[in-house]
Amino acid sequence: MKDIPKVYRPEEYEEAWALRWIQEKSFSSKPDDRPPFTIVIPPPNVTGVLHMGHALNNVIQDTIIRYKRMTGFNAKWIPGTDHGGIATQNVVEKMLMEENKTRHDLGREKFLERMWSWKEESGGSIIGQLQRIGCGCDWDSLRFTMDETCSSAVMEAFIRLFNKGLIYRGKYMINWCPRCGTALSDIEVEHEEQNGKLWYIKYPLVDNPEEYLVVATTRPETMLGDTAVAVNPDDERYKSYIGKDLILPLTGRKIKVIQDSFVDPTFGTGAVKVTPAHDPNDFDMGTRHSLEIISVINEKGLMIGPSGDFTGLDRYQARKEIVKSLETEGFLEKIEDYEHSVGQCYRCDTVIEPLLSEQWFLKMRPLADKALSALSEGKTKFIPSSWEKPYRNWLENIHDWCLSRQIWWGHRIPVFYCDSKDCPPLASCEIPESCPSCGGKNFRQDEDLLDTWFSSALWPFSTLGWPSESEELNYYYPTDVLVTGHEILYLWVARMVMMGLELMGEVPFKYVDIHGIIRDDHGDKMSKSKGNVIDPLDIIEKYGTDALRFALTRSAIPGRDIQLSDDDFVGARNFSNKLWNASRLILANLEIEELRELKIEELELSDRWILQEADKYAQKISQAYDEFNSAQAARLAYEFTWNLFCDWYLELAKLRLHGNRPGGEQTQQVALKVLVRILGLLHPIMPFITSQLWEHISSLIKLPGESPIEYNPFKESFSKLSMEKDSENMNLIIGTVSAIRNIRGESAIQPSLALSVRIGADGTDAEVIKDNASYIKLLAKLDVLEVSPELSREASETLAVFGNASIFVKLPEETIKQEIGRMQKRIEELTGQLAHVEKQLSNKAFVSKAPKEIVDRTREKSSALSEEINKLKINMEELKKT
RNA sequence: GGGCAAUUAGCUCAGCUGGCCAGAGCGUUCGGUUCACAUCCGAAAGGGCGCAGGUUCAAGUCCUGCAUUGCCCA
Repeated sequence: MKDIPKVYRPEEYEEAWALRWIQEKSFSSKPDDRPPFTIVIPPPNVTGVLHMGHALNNVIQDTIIRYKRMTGFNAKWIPGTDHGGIATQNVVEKMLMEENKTRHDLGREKFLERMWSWKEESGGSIIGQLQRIGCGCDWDSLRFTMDETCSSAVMEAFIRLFNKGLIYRGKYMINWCPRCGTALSDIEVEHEEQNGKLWYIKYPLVDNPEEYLVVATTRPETMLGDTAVAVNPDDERYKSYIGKDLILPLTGRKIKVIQDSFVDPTFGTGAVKVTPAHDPNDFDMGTRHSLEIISVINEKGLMIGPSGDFTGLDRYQARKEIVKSLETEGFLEKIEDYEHSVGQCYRCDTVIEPLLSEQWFLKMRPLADKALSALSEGKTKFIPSSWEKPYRNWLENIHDWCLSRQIWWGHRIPVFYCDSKDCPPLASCEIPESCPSCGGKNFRQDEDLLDTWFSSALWPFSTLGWPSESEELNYYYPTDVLVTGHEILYLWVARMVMMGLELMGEVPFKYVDIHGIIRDDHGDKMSKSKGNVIDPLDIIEKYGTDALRFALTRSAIPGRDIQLSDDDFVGARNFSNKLWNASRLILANLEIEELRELKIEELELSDRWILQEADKYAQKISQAYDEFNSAQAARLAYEFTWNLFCDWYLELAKLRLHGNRPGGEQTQQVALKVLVRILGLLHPIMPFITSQLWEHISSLIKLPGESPIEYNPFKESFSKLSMEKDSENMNLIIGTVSAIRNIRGESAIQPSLALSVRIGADGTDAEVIKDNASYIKLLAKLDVLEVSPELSREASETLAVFGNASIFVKLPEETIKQEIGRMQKRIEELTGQLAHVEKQLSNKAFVSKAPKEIVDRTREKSSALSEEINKLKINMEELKKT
């Protein structure tokens, strides 16, 4: 295999693999007798372009799904996209704007045609990007929230909920986005602290216009719609004013002073203006006190009718004008700086206008209660569990969901109104034939659309064909795990749970795996406006997809946000290269023709050691994957591959791997078996390089499976080889080598200079060292290695100690004196340790209360330390004399 | 105002159910051109785990309070 390049070039292999997986339908899944393992993708917006957050989210899912597929599950990962309601409509509206048109110029039908053709042309490019990063989705099951399957689920769900009386229509205070021109639900409003002002306005008394109450407000423009001033009933300052009439400045309208315990006496002056038409709290107060509701702002954010001279002005323009008028007419007392939270549209950041509007709502209390029971019964589990509490809290304090949106792109509300006004509306997929109340034949459908999240809430079963009862639905539902970021816990996850319970009678997934948010290397959230985004496609180009995947996976510690910098990808790229080159080394020397059973008696210490370590790591990695902790799996696999397999095993294997040396075949067997195991362990995280190497190897030798996907590295075990002492013995070798290397490094001995070493050791230590002298000679670069029980230092030697072994290293004259310093340093270090251990042992409580095992270990440590210090001291003194 | 999380080497972070005078990667310093890899190899320096109490024979690890930061909710 001399033709394997010495540097791994991911760009030469990755796209071909991605294509091959799709063409060969490697990830398609049909029900069979294996246990299913199902994931539904959090559907990205059709308008979406892959960003680091998507990459993270999907790499985590892909790792899980590949792991499950490898370990015997019928793994199905259902992909798809979301129509993205407002967001998507915004995109096309922006294009229209460039033609100086609005959607209303086109009309609903033409606009939708335009939407669809745009979607067909440019939508869904993210799917190709997911394929490019290697996602093992079942591409035959690709869904779109507005396709026929998903749409019929939306209709069915609405109708069932409607007929059950859970969906109702009414005029309430809702959040209105004047830019998007639609209502929003509570959780689509983002609150942000902003530096604003507090205007103090004088409201004169009708009885005595010389006297006035001062109210403070952050929104003076709404004063035109005031219908009361409220004070706290316990506020002594205002008791005498309750029930009196005030003159509303600029309008001359009379309004009453009312008392309401909602009023916070510490806010402003303790007297607040009440504008039931433009503030949710004021609306509630208005209801309690039967106040008149006067709307002064419309859906476009413009001042209307009752605003007198200000009619037609934009709400912010009006604010300026009104303040100016108040000032000139002497009603403005003062202006203060004031920081307060402002609601903004989560799609376009426009400041939300609370408006009174007729909308459709879903009663959430009964649905939330089901979700709460499911949570208590442990049917949905959060990973990490710390998310359970906020989730529970949200469900406990849930508000009804405003379902309707005044947009055109999405699912139209399937409600029909009979021409005869008194008949109740009907919910139906099709236009009803006749009205059950009056027999009328003429209907008109509700103009509004459903919130995009309504269709998303059905995703775990709409994708499986619900409401049709199918084998697939039965087999795959409920799904196993949902992987998502916490920013859509309420918007999406909670709603899926509620809908799943309501419509399927079962929770939609058993686990919710919540990962962190990607941040830049300063800890800031990545955003286009900040210009700090790292584009995953750039990373792929620079370092390869596996590097991207590995870096993301390694950083995805459960429950923590992820700070990424270029260095993370460099490290991961280097790891790919390391794996590639380890394979090169093995393949370059490969002469065996098949993998066969190992014969224990032919194995050397290092063989037995690495095989056992491979088992230990496979076990730990498997456990990490099972706990959805692929970060841990990645770290363990890295450690095993680099620090054990490459740094020690392969270095030692070089003794035998080359040519026809004795034991060569056995070494090749072991090295290859372990390499294949590594490929399997890493495959869920790094599918490209592992597949490519697997294929290289397969061309030379028969492997257990066509590709790593078919190989279960967690099932296989080398443990029958297990020999108790191997690990201990190998540690002796590693410790001895490290001790000698330490001397070389500290004394700046030329690495090319072979040293002469004598080791004082007896019993099994001596045997192990003798038996494996070649290891030590190779790795510590020695030309002479002697072992005998009784040794004392010779003039040109220095001493290191490992366990019971005294390691005498012969050094050149000019460096030997520096050894006094090195030994002194070591003695100080050990003395510190000894003091600590002695302190423990002199504590009677420790000796009597700590477990025997711990106490014994501490005693052993104490004597080992004293011994080592002793040896070093003696030798250091002697060294000083020379 | 309520809730949650974080606070460990210069940086980014591991450290599960308490037994470690604390680990990794990057960075730094020193030394390396023989046939896997300089996207590499070897060595070293560098924290006593935010602060204050407490529980315990023993605490980054459990408890309480405080501080700082971030997120969520109101």
